[in-house]
Amino acid sequence: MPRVVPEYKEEAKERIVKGALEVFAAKGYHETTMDDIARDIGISKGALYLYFASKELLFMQICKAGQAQFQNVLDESFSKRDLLAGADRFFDRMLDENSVYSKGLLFETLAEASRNEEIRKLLQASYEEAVDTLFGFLGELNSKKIFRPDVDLRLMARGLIALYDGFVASLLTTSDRSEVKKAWNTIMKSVILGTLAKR
Amino acid sequence: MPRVVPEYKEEAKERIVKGALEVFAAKGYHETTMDDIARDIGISKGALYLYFASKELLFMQICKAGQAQFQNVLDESFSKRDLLAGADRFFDRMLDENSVYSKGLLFETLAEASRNEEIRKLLQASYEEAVDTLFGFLGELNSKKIFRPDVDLRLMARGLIALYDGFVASLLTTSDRSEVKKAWNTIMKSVILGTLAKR
Amino acid sequence: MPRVVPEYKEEAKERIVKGALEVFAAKGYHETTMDDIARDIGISKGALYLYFASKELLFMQICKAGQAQFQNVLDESFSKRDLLAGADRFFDRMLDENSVYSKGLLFETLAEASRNEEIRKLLQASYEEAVDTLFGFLGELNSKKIFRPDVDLRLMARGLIALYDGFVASLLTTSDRSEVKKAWNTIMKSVILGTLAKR
Amino acid sequence: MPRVVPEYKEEAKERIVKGALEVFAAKGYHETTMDDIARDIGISKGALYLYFASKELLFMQICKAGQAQFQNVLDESFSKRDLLAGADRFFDRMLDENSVYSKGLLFETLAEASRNEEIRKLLQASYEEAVDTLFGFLGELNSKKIFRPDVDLRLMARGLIALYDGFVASLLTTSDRSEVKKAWNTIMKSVILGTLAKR
DNA sequence: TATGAATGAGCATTCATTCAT
DNA sequence: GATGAATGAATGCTCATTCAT
Repeated sequence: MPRVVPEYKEEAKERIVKGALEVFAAKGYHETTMDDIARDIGISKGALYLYFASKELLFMQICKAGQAQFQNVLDESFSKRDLLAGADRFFDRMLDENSVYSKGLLFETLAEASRNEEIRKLLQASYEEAVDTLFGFLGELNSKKIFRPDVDLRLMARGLIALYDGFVASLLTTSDRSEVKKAWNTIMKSVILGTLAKR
Repeated sequence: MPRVVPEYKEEAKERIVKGALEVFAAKGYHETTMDDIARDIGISKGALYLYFASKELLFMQICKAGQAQFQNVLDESFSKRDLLAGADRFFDRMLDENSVYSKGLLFETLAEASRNEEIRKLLQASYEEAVDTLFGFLGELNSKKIFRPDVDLRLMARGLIALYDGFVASLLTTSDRSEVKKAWNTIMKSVILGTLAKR
Repeated sequence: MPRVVPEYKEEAKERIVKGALEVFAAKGYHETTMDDIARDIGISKGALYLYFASKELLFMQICKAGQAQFQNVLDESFSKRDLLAGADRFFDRMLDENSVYSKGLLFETLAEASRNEEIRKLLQASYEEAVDTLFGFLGELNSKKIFRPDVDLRLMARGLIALYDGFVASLLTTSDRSEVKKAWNTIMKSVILGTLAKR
Repeated sequence: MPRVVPEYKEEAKERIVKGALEVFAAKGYHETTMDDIARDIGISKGALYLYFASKELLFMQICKAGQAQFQNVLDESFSKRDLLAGADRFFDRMLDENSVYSKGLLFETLAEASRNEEIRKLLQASYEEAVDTLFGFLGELNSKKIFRPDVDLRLMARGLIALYDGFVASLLTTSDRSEVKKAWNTIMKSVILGTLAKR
């Protein structure tokens, strides 16, 4: 009978993922050493490798966690809301709660993804899921045919996700978050208006 | 009288920037070594340092060149065209001509920017310039008051840039560029429609 | 009254030595980790250290066991046989039964011995014992003065052992064991013939 | 035009091989670090990797050099001499001149060979060459049919090499080299006598 | 100017050993 | 006795940068 139940191991992993996220976010993937992470968490370097076989795998876990949270926030934000309200809520929750996005790890992730098959696949899967989710919301809203019939709602979903990612990028060049938020709401409103069927 | 005129030095620098861009684009910033670059260009590693004091500085020059080209393409694409046609043209030209964007260096750049003051400032300046340019175009188009009066055209400009960046990101997760292009045109159309004043 | 009698401890040690031998033989001394051994035997790493204070000491025990077996096989093979028949039997039994020799651990052992005083002493003692044993056999055979009187039978014994070790080495470079065996018998025959007194 | 001619690089490599041999011989393959070698030679660790891509490759070069020298000594020792004189000379020259054999690297080499394909192949090739060489010498000597007709001279050649290797091993357990030499000559004499056709 | 050999700090990873339970 | 999580020193290898020529 093992003294340490599997739950403990999961707990330990989570703690490491959380700590590593902080360090990666603060210094960037390549500038972060396993020593940095271990020191920051307060464990030995060896312990790190007890839970994650490599730096790359540790980073992947972080990506996974971030993507899972992304899906979660997406779901909760748009569910039972109109598009504009959902978008507004989504924007804030992502920046407040999603560590990968809020801590500037998004670009590290995307940059890694462009060289790393595994991470790219992870993002691809997550992206497709998000498109499906948004497409579902748009479809629900469209049960009363409120959108122009010539609009491909799936492409629309893709566009909305792109829009969000682009705004996250703009946070890098625009220190004033409220300004970015205003732009986000402005263009969301236009998009929605422009997609509605004419009355 | 100097044996080597400044023009020569500039020429050499340009050649290096061009060559380095290829290598960075192919392997990513961190995976590219100064050796790789020197070998690819066909000069000695020492010569590299004759023109660029560090790998970081060399990368910055590449960013600068990419941003300059970005402004150029932006200008030429939207000039004397309606918004939709301009956007369509912009999308293709960027992906075909702008090496930083087309070769997956955008995220390397953004990731670096989030840790590197210099690069961030460069992107910020470039971003503001792009906003100004697009705002100018929108203003021209609006000389006949075609847009809803409550729309802040500067925020609109920001939104369009974000939209573009987001679509570049989506190229990572969507291998079919034509699909991305369609989504880009779809949402651009909605945005424009939704921004026009009601007739 | 101790719960665990010494016999038990010895038994456990033996089991570990046996298991560790397999692993060392399969992967080599340096490539084998204490984890490997523990996993293979099915005990915890901590338990390993309960019986052997270090990897080195564990390896020494294996050497000891191997040497004991060597003496045993040597004894049984030549006893009550003529030299040629004894040599033939010795060759096969060693390769079939003696794990240190048969599993390629001999060179690990010799290499270690050249840096490690303890192991070297162990091999030296074993070597001297083997020389004595063989010398004894030669002496018995020589009770009827069958050997040339100018031959130093002790040197002869040394030579036979060297011959055997050399043939084990040649197994590394000659995959066909039967070929090696033939060479062994060929040269043994010559040695014996050449050592016999002229009729 | 390169400032440094290829000869220089070869020279540097040789110096490193020579230095590394000393250290490997003194500490053993696994106990020797690249740092040790660099420090001993008086160059930087980086320089080491300028000439040898890995520790393994460096060790292989040493093996190669040792094997080449082995062939050389074998050739020169037996050439134009009778077997006994050749064997006598061979024994001394090997121990005096051949660094791999004389410095106790033989077992490191054999131990590595049992796990490392490349090294094993190297030894195999060298072994076959040595067998051919010795077989050639025996054939020459046999031009006057001095050997028993039933003796396979190729197996004989194998046996002599095994004999030598075995005596090198015995140096580990017998500190008195002259004793080993006497045993070597004793058994060589018997082998030869026993191989000669009866007069 | 140009070269490329040399440097050495830095880093991911391993593993023998310890020790709290 | 037994466990296995934790430790941390050790090591092979890389690469941006320097500098003698």
